[in-house]
Amino acid sequence: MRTTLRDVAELAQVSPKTVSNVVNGYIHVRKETRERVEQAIAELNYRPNLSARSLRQGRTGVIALAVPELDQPYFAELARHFVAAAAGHGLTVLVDQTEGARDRERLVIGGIRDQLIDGLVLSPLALTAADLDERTDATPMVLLGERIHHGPADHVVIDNVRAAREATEHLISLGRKRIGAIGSQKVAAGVTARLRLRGYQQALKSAGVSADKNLVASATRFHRADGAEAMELLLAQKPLPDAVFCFSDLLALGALRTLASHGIRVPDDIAVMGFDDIEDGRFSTPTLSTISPDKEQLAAQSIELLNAQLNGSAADRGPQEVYTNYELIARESTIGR
Amino acid sequence: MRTTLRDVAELAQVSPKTVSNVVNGYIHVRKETRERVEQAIAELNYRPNLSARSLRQGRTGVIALAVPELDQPYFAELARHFVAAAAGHGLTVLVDQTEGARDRERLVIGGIRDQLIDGLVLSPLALTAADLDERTDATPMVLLGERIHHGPADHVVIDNVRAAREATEHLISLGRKRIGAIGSQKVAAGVTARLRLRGYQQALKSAGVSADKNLVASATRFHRADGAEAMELLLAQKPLPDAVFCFSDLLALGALRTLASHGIRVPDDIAVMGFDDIEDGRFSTPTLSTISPDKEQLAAQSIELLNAQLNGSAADRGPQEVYTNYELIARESTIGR
DNA sequence: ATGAAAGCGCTAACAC
DNA sequence: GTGTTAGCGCTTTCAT
Repeated sequence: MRTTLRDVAELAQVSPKTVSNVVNGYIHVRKETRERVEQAIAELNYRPNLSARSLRQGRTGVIALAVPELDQPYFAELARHFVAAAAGHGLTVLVDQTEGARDRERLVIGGIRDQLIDGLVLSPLALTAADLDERTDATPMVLLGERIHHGPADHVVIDNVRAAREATEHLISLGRKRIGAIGSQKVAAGVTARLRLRGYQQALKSAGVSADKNLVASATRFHRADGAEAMELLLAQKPLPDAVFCFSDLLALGALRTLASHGIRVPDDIAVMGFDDIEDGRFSTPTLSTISPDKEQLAAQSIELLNAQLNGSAADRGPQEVYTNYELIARESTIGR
Repeated sequence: MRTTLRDVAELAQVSPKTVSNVVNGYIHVRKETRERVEQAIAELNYRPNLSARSLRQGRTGVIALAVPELDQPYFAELARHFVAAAAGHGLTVLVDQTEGARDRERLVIGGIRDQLIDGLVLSPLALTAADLDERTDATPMVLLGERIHHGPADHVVIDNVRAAREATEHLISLGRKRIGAIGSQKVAAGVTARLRLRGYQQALKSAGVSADKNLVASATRFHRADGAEAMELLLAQKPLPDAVFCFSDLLALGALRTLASHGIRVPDDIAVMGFDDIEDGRFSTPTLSTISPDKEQLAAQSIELLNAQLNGSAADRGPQEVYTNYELIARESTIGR
């Protein structure tokens, strides 16, 4: 048998309530009593039963972070900041992987872990507005990335259109004239891709740079392999592009790989721009220019929003939309060295 | 108020027990009754309270995975396999980050999350044998990586000495004569580093290749930046090494970066070998030769061991030590293309 | 096949 | 400053 609060109380010759007070750091306990209780706790190696506490308090102190794939560096880095930020609020993070599959994302918002978690942060990939409207579960939730619909859900977003425009303008400012893009997605789920594409197109248009549809390559996912493939396609175009904006760093790293295989020099022949600022890009050859979202801020903002909902201070506040900062970081893949 | 099992029972005109039976898939429920209950559940949007269930059953269905840093690709990839493997056993994974700090690792094995988790898988970096001996917490635990001591803890390991020897032999087989190493660690915690160093030394010795102590560079951590720095040091040696075995892929990727900065060709001038087979290495320029542990198997084995402990089938079995498979993968950084 | 009663370990509310 | 009582929502045991 595990030792319970009752056992401690008996050994310390006090009531269970007093033990509870000590465990929870309640102020008004006589020093003498406290010490006696603490000694009993140590002696019995007592640990509070968190299930019982949760049952009583109605909160578990656990929040879920649901991402498509934990081993995509962007999400791994995000998860790292989340776990740290949550710890700062006395919360523990439980991780779900959705694989970017709509049914798994629906399960997550539907409350599959309900009653185990106090709140949920989800980075959706395939979820639709209808899925959100159908949601009946009342667990506090914060969505990462693009606002999918205008229902009552808090969002933490980055201004993808503007960031993509700036990325493209950076390439234009280097004198590039045939600028390709990698990462467009036709599927309904590709909200982020569409916004980044829009930013890219806006930049070309306002700079008067011609937009060649053949220079826009799609990518099923945002992985290295997709970037490598897409780059192969762009290399089949004549004349060749002299710059490429990739909608994620992984895509860009894949593209760099293809360029290296073909002996094409970066940035001399083709400049490459990424998005996400994952650590890989800081050590690739060449190092990767990118848009760097403030991931720490993103995690902190999400936890803040969640906490507001948990504390009820979100009551008549309406759904929030919070923007995360980002900056453009120019490295070798665009400006050389 | 959240709807409870009792509410469902009332609506369906049955006892709480019957609802519980339905929820838990108990066989002997009349079809008619079951349907009535299921309808009530749907109508009230009922979700069982997992805290209450856990309290009653004494199990939570949650296991913790504690790794140094979630954003190190090796651990991220591991975490991915863990979450997937655990889901296959109906378990949810909660992630802790230790930062490789001894006090945090001690907290983890000391039961900081005790009573919230049924079991724990820890990848220790700084933990000592004494820390393990002092452990009083009885939560089932599996340790990843080197066996730290001979106390009663299950381990899942890979044969680091042998793997490192094979890695070095691979370089020797390519005719390399001045073979360096990056990643040695003097600190007590560097068990893994010491074993890989031993394998490296064994290989040199049995092949009759001279071992130059100046060609062994240490690394505080196993990150890209450490690898980049260490490579700088090796490049100060005369004559230059013609191959380097890095104790992790991240170290190797950092080393590649330094070599690229110096215009040194890989593998022509210097061949580079890594360890871990993280995805980055499959897309770096050049692609990275490495030792590839079977991470999926590793995750599966860990969950197996944990499950055995959870089910008590581990009772009089003694501490287990399970070896995970690995293979050597030769890519461009050693054999060119 | 279903129900009644008890209790898992804790803390909120209140009494003293 | 400390004790008493009650009950969170569920499952287990035993009865029918």
